[in-house]
Amino acid sequence: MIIKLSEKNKDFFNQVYLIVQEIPYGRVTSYGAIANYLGAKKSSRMVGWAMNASHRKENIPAHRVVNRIGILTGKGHFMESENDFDRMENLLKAEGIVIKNDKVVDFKKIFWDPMNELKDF
DNA sequence: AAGATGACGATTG
DNA sequence: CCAATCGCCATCT
Repeated sequence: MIIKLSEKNKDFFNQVYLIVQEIPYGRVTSYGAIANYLGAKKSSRMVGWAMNASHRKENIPAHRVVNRIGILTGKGHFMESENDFDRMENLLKAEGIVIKNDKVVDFKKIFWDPMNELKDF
């Protein structure tokens, strides 16, 4: 499937990418937190869309972005074959993050909020 | 052009 | 937490 991007959204997408690239190793953030930081509080869905469009790019640690409770809602987009369903989970585990039932354990503790950590970015 | 979709989120029960 | 529901908005069909 070809993903079409309007000029307007390239900016938004690029901003999302910049933030995602700033997520430290072993930490995670949420779609909403990113949207919020960009002043698009109500457009968290678009952050997810941005990930979908960027997921094939390298250097974008999209696996460190989960939903507001720490659930790996995007796992389905990481599989490259039938039995690759745990790819996202494995990527996170490789960073020392514990996953259980598709959810990040201690999500609150490793949550990285751009609003606080990236104030002067 | 109109309606459905979704890597979301907040609220309510 | 679960389930239902509503708001959201670019993209897809």
